[in-house]
Amino acid sequence: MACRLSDIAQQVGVDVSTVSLVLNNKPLAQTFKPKTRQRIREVAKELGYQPNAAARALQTKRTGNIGFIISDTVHDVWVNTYFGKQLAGCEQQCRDRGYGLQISRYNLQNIDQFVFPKKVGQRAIDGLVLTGHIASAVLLRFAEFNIPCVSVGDDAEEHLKMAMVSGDVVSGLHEAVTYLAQLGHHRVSRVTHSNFRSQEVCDQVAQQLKQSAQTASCSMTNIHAHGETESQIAINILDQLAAIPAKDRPTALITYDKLCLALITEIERRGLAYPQDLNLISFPNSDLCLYARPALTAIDMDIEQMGSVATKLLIDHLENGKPLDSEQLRMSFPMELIVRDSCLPPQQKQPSPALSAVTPSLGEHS
Amino acid sequence: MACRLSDIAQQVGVDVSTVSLVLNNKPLAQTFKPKTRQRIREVAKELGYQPNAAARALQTKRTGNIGFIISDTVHDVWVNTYFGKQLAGCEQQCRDRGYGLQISRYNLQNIDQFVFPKKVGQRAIDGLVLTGHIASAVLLRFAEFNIPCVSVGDDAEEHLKMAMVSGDVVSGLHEAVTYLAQLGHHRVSRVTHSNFRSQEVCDQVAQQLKQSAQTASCSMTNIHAHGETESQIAINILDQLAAIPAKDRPTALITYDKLCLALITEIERRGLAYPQDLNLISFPNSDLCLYARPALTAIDMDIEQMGSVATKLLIDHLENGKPLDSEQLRMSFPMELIVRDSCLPPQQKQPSPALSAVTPSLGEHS
DNA sequence: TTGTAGGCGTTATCAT
DNA sequence: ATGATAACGCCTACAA
Repeated sequence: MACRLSDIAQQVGVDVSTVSLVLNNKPLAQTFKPKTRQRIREVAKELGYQPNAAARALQTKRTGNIGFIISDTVHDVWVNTYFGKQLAGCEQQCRDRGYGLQISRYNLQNIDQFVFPKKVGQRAIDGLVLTGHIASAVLLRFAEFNIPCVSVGDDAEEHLKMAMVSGDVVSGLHEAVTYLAQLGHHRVSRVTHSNFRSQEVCDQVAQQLKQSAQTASCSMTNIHAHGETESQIAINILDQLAAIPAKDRPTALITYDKLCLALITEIERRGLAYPQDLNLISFPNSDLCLYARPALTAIDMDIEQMGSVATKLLIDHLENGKPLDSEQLRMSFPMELIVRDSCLPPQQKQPSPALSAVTPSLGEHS
Repeated sequence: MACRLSDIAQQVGVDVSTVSLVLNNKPLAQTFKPKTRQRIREVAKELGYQPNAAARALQTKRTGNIGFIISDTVHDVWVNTYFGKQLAGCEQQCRDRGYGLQISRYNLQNIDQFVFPKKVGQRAIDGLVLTGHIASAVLLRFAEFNIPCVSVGDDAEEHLKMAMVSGDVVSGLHEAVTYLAQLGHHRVSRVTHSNFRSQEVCDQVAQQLKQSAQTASCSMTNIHAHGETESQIAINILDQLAAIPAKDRPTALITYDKLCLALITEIERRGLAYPQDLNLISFPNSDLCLYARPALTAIDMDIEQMGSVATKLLIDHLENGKPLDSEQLRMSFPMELIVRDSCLPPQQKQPSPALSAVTPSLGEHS
């Protein structure tokens, strides 16, 4: 089974170099006798020849591997369906193009001596798809290795001169807030789990809202939530909301699918009602939105496609030298609001006083 | 940045081989002058030396990569949290041990010319963690490559002489069925999505039930469900149930988390009540179980741990030659029933006639 | 139309 | 206590 170029050469009765040329479809091979070429191919297939990746990589300085890596600030990475979809798109693209895919996390808890995916330094990887939070310090390290990078999502510490494939978050949120405004909401909040772009995005949305006259009366703010599990985060959020005077309290929340579900559970556990007491919009959309009752209105985007496109960009660069960072390359994918039933006009008479009249119950959320 | 062994050798003023010996902590290096060793290490660190993976692999016939691969009979692999947890465990173990992790799917739709993960044939991988459905024909192909394999889960076509790390499904199900029997249920079904072991498992559980006298009155059967999405599968299942005469109809279902949620949604859409009209147990447990109301009773197992242990087994074999297939190595992880609120004593008087009295509504499940 | 030779960066087996 | 030297399997000028 261990079959080398030389095995084929020997069997056909030619030199290794001949076989190499032919099997790699080099222009030079065109000058060979068609018969030789065919014979070589035959024997190669017969013997089940597969080039030895290491030997080839050593020579060509190309491994045919790309890496998908993610900061371990993201909890539950490989179980998180958001990144799972990105990964799915990436893996598909890799497979289509004949690339191997290495996955890893990197530790940026303490950036100084952060654990770097080994294989990157060892040149076992041709290019990198980055996702999650993108810290500049880390990128710098990657740059030292001179390894092409593309990021999925634009959750970067600062504006970076690198290729990014992301959803048009601002438009997506704007659409959602506009929708809520039309329903009569005046205060909506977004629950964020990132420290990087959240405030900036919020400001941009606010600015866009100002420009669209009909919705000038609705504001968007950020809520920073804490907790290990979604259930805990939900408790924390509702506690935070309860602490806000009713007249200033957001009447609708935008956050991710699982947290929406956890919020609903917690809302009802407190004797409140969803969606009457708190409207929810899931961002991004997912199939879980259908399992809330009433089903969650959501901001939809094609995450898998984003992963795929980012990977395509990377491989295109690798193979055809298409520039990756020359003109701050960014691809923004459109988002679409999918209206389901999680939003109602706010209750004008009694602005959900219930929220505050709650025993602050923590912990026991079996 | 591109720093080789020879660069260090030159700078220190010794030979490459010396450097190699020292940096790899070979016993032979003990004979070197401590001063030389230290100097070499210093310069190596200074220059940021990282061994070239390809060159090393070419020489040692070890790539330091392991592969995690899964049949593409599994829909939505990388988004599926079940496999995500396995992957998480695997990735953690790989990282701890300094291994790279390649992921891929393989196509076994038509086994004859199935698409084989390229990198495996190219010897870019030292060992394989297999998961999903494990078809014998595929294993045979892997065997040709003489590559060590371990599987997570035991969903294999036949009993294979290979290392398998799986949950003790039979005991888990047995515990669940026993619990249901104690509540007064007589017929419980398991919704399966595999064609391999499902019937066998069912039979084994039945046998175990017979042996435990107090539950002899409860039976377990399989339901094979069809559909693309969970919503469709849920519809299909409820249709199947409705077609069964009430007296023979199962009163409790065991299936995976998302399908449970979809079933609840569909049950209520049909004007029925959960859990009154149909009890549910999630297998395996997941955080989604908490978002059903009432929360789903579930069969819990440490899936991440299974992925981790499988990978450990593999790496141990790779490094210490611990046998992998000698005596049909299997590790069975215990399962535990986590009782929440999705099961009630069945309604004796009116054996849910409602289920049949339903307009067979298909399709429109927005 | 094909063969020869050198090198990719390591490791391993000899010598010295 | 260290240095040469030969692989590992493949690619690519250049020579024939």
